[in-house]
Amino acid sequence: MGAQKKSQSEMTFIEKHRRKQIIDTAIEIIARDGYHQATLASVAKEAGFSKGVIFYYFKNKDELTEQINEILLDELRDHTRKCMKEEAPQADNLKAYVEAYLDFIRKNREKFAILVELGINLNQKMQDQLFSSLVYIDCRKSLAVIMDRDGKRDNLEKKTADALVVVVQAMLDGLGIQYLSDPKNIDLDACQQVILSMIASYQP
Amino acid sequence: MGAQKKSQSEMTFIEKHRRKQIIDTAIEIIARDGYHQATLASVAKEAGFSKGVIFYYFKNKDELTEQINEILLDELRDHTRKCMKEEAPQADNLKAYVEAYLDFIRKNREKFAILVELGINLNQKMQDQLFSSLVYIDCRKSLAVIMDRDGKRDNLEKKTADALVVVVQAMLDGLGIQYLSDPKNIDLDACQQVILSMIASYQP
Amino acid sequence: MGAQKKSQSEMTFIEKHRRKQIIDTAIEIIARDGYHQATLASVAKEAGFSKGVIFYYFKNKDELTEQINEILLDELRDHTRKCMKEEAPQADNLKAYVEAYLDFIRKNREKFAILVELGINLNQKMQDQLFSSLVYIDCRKSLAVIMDRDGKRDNLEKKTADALVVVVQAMLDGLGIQYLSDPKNIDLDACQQVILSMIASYQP
Amino acid sequence: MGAQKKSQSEMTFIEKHRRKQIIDTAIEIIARDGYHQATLASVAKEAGFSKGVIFYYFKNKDELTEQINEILLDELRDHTRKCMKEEAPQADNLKAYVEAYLDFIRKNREKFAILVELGINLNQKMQDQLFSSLVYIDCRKSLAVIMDRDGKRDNLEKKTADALVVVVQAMLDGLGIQYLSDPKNIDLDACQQVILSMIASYQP
DNA sequence: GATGAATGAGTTTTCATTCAT
DNA sequence: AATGAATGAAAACTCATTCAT
Repeated sequence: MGAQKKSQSEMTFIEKHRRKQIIDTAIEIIARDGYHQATLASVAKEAGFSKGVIFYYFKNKDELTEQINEILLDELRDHTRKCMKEEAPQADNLKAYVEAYLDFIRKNREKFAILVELGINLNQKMQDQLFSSLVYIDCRKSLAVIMDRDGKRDNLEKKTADALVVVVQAMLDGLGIQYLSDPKNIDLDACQQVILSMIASYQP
Repeated sequence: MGAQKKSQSEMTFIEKHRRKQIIDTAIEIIARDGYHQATLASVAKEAGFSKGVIFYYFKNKDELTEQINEILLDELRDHTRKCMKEEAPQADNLKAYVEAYLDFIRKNREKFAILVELGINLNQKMQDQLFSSLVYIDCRKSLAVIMDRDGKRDNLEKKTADALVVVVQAMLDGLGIQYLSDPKNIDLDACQQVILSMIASYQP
Repeated sequence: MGAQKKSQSEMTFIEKHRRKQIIDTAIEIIARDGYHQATLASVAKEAGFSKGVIFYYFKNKDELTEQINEILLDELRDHTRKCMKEEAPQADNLKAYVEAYLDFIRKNREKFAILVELGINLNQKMQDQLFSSLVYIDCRKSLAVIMDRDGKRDNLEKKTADALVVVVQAMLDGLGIQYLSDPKNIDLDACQQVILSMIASYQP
Repeated sequence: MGAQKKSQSEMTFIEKHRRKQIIDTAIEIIARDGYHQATLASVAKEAGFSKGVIFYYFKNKDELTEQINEILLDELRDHTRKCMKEEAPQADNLKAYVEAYLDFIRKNREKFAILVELGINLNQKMQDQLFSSLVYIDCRKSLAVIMDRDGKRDNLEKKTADALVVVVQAMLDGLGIQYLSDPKNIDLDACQQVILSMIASYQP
């Protein structure tokens, strides 16, 4: 049975499959038309079944949206994690992270676009709790750990050390957004180069 | 009568006033509720007149949206331009720009938020023409001029020089977005410091 | 403008008229098909305009429902009040009330039916506050006043005096419901006769 | 195979058991949420099996509804019959009936509530055949027999004799409904006392 | 110029019902 | 016998847009 909250392992094969189908189709459509233009009717139609199915597997549009967001966030995290593991130990961790992050954006442009748009939307719905702040706080925490592992923040004032993390994250996201709006004019590799040099040569 | 395209100068005083009223109210509401939650009914009600007026002065919601976007973009441009003029000549132009840009974000958080959201929306509507690419191309052009004035891109390969501009813009926007989602945790001044140091110490 | 709460006097003529139109049509349809079968679409169609109008004048179906209920309750109260005023002073007030109440039921069978059905529905929605208890408490209060004016409860124990009011109200409503389900087999006049005799000859 | 009409005796044990399970669960849910809020999905879930089963044992929701109604009606009849048998012969039969009826309401508040709600609903569905009229006709017939056994209607005009039955039934149902909507404010015992005195002291 | 009123297409959502397995 | 999955019709509700006055 569908819309109940249950762990992955409790789901039947078909349930997992259908959910994935719906989510994947929804992602495609949101990428193409934008979140508000992506109606559940269009998702159902594109996926080839009736509207009812969506409600069989998800409580409502909001739940579907949240799950899409979580999944994409997971994909991004998994991607960076996996990429970083492939690097040699003692290597430049931050470099690996930057490369992994931008690699994700390059390979999953629409997914990154959706993350940006859903971030805005979820934020509006949650007014106070500020959803995306949570996502960002998480992001920055990981980034701080990585930079510390490389000793990139040693000897910095707390204030500056914090800001450095924010700025590195900003470079990645800001670059991602420019890439979204105009991929042909943005040379991701060259930018990555600049970002890495900047971080490397940074002196407070 | 209103909705015909006409130059600023052809508009009567009252016409200009009404348009401003509508646009200002719309901005407030979009800032508060988000673009899709901001209905024309709510704009009219808040502004204190009937829904009809909006259609008298704007062809439809899309036209209103576009004008809001243009106006906010103008405000951002005007703000940086004005700030930079106040700086002494021969001064560090890029520094002035960065400060001005972040100053705008700090003082006009909601307006910056709207620019981000409308950017996404307008892009979706214009599919191919890629609206925000135009905005960004413009932005980067100005930034390039400024950096060149300071000699920041001398001796750089074309590819790197272009990327440098992209990355500087990215730092500003990326920082802005983090600031939007969580102003209390972002120390704009410290970040500005880091950004300026980074640019200053940058070595390709 | 429609759905805002406003006093009768603030409404324009057309607004009052439309609301009345909608409410009257809804009453007809609920009487004919029952509350849950009475869709807003059917109300709009029957009344001869689009669905949108209903939402222009009423926030949602619940608000419409509540207003219908209030109006019918008012009609019932007004009817009894008016009938009783026409009686001579010092007359038998309770008799006048019974006659008036049953007269309302006779003349407004469907309206009484709706009151019963909406009572059940509103009660279910308000779970704890128990809507119809409020209505009944009111009813019984008026009835108590009337009976006291006639001295019908003098010398009775408090417990019995209270119960007497409940029972009189019960006779009227219980009779109404039987009349609803089978008007041809119920001789309202004869029943009224019996009720009045019963009350008159009652001895604790 | 379930849904075919078959006499009680033709049903297997498990079949009877399942039907009872479904009906009992449905009664619980209708009592809690109201008839229209009681979806078959919720019944199935609460009872711990799949929606399909309901359709295996009942043709559709209407049939289930009707059977619930019949069962509750039977329970009410059985209760009064049983109560009355326990009374001594030659005793006051009407008194026993009133006590039994009110005892049922007291002990089965939700069931009585369902009887009232389903009565309304079934009536709406059967438009002309007027379902609940049938129920009431039956009720009144039994009541008439009981009153006659006590000689309560001797010497009355036919018209009055009929009305008396209606009014007694009305007192019971009307009291039940007030008790439903506000049990804490209704003293069933005191009311029963009043009803019995009223009937006893009644003089046409 | 401005307004209130009305529209209707489009969206989410609900649920009884069916059916292959 | 029973289940899970899927359907689709119908409901409430939203909102940009139009238009007579």
